[in-house]
This record gives sequence, C-alpha cells and structure tokens, in this order.
Amino acid sequence: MSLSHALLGLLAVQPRSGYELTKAFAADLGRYAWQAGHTSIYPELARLAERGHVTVTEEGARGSRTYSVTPEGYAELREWVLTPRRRGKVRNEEVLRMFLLSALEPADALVVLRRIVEHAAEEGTRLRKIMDDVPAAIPPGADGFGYLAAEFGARQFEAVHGWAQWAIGKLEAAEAESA
Amino acid sequence: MSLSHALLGLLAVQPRSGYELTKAFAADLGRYAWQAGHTSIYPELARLAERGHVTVTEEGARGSRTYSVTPEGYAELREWVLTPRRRGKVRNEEVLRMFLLSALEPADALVVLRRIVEHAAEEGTRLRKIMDDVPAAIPPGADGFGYLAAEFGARQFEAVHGWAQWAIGKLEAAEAESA
DNA sequence: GATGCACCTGTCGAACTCGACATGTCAATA
DNA sequence: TATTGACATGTCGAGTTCGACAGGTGCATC
Repeated sequence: MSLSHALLGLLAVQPRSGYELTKAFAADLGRYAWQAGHTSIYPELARLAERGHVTVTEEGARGSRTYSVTPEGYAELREWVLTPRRRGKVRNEEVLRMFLLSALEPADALVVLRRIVEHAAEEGTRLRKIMDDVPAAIPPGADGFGYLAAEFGARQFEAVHGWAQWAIGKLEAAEAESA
Repeated sequence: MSLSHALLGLLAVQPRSGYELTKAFAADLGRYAWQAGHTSIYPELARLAERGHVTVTEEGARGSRTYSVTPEGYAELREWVLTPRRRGKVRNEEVLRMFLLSALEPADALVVLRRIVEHAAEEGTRLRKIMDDVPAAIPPGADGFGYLAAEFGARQFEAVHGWAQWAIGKLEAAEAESA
C-alpha cells in the first residue's frame, strides 16, 4: 500500500507524531501526491509499528507519540522507491474535470477553462514566491517535502496554465470557424 | 462519486458499451485522471441506469449494451463540472515516489531522477508525435478525450522532465558543496 | 475561573476499489 | 474442426478510504 510508504518517507526525513503527519498530508503532499486523513494515518502507524518498520521514540504532552523509522522501515522505503513499477494508482478529480470539459458545450467549457487559467496563475505565483523566499542553501526535504514540492507544484501549475490557454485557443478557433 | 461523472462524460461525448468504457479508462483517462476497472464500471452503469442518468440505446452482438446519457444525466454532469469545488481527491503513486526521493540518500535519489528524466522525455515525444499526426481540424474530444488528453499529457511530461532535471542540478550542487 | 482554540488520538460503519474467479460469443487461423 | 484470442458482462470477498462521532489536554485570553 502506498500510504505506508508515504508515512515511512515522511518519518525518514524527520520523526513526527501522527498529528504532524496529518498536517503534512493536508499540505503539499496531499495536494499533489497522496491524500490521507488522520483516520487512516493512526491505524496505519499502529500496523507499521507492529511490523517493526517504525517505533515510538518520544512521548510528549497530550499523549502525543513521536515515531521514527527503523532500519527495516528505511530498507522497505528505499526498495519501494527504487524499484521501477508498472503503472501505479492515479486519481485526480481536478484533472478529471478538465477531461470532462470536452463533453460540454464550448461556451460552458470556456467558462471553466478561464477559471482554470486564473487559478493556475495565482497558485503558480504563490508557489514561486515561496521558492524565492527559501534560502538557496536549504537542503531538499529538510522540513518535509517543502522545497521539492513547491518547485514541482509551481511547474505543474505552469503546465496546466499553458494547457488551458491552448485549449481556449482551440475552442475559440473552432467556434469562429463554425460561425 | 467521481466515477459516475467520468462515465457520464465519456457517454456524453459518444454512446459506448461497458467494454468500450473500460478501454477508455485503460488509456489516457486512466493514466492522468481517473482509473477504473470493469468490475467498478459495470455495477456503476447499472446504478446510473437505475437513477435515469443513462439508458441502453442499443444491444449488439455478444450481449453488448450501448449506453447513452439522458438529459438528466447530462444536467448532472454539467452541474458537476461547472460547480467550483474545494479540494478534490488526489492520488498519484508516481508523484508520491518523486516526493519520497528526498528521504533517500542523494545517490539513490539521483538514480531515480535520471530514470524519470529519461522516461518523461520518451513519453513526451511519443505524445507530441500523436499530436502531430492528428489533423488540426479534429474537434476536441470527438473520439474520447484523445486530443485534449494527449496535449495535456505532453505538457505534463515536459513539466516533470524539467523538474527532474532541476532536482538533479540541486542535488549535484549540494553534493559538490559538501565534498 | 471560564471559555475557546489548537493540539492529539482514537473507533465505527458505509461506501468504494480491485483482484480473482466465472461464463459465454464471434471470427480468424491452423 | 479445433484452438486461440479479442469481445463482452458479471459476482464475490478482502482490503481501503472517509466522514461522523468521541474524548481528553495545555495555553491564552477575557
């Protein structure tokens, strides 16, 4: 399962509590790569601990438990990331919505595409700003996947932006032609 | 559920059988947007028919049934695509693997990143070739989402390609610095 | 001292997914 | 005519996900 590997990866970068892991999934990780709520995370942590892939290395206030990966857990993670795989799981509601546009009337599709262009531009500049504020010396991934993720997200939004503009151009040309 | 809307979208472009829908999900749609196997599709078609969002408009050889969207189904689809939504479902094993790279040793990460660069370049040119072969006159989506999807995929791969190269640069610079 | 809020962990049930299994058809090729 | 393979639809059970519900803590502010 991918969730277990996502948790191992997060913990390999830095030991965290279930609560902190939940926040990481709510941020960039959950935005581009893999979503999970705390209701999936806590039971999965328990399973990983049972398997010996993680251990509790600190107990803090309010019953919080900080988990770290064990050597076995790290080996499992490394193996999973390094092994090339056939097609993995894909599920993206945003992208699905983009594909479904071609099923609508061009006028409707244009409304949505213009919204996408606007939104992608906003998010792109937001992420670019984050990248600019990060001192170049920060090693990738030191604090979660912030740095790599921000750049990935920025490029992703730029690609979507370009695609939506291209699609608008195609639709407008098709409309002008049929008129 | 998104699966039902994906089916409505596919059928709105063109009536199809469950078998043909399954093939569409195995192609570009399932690659970038939403995966589904026939074991999800057939029961969902039955549910959509029950709700009156699709109907069987043709019965062919080998027990095949061709479904079409009803006006109610189309209205439901339109509403779903046009309504702006908070964050939708995201799940992408490939991207997750990219994020997890920063949890590995730089040497391991570089191996994977170089593989990504190569793969993204291949897929990008493959899709670009498809785009070039498509006569410009074909209206978007006439045969599934081929045209829009190919362009989207091509831009996606180009973005991943650029990102991976950037990441390699960062990692190599960091290694050189620490050496 | 009460109130609110972010912190922190958990269960349960309904819905959804997915691989394995099952069944039969039509056409081409050996 | 036997075999192969794409066509075509379906069920079942195990595993996964996710929203709703639940409950306790430490701190700051009123």
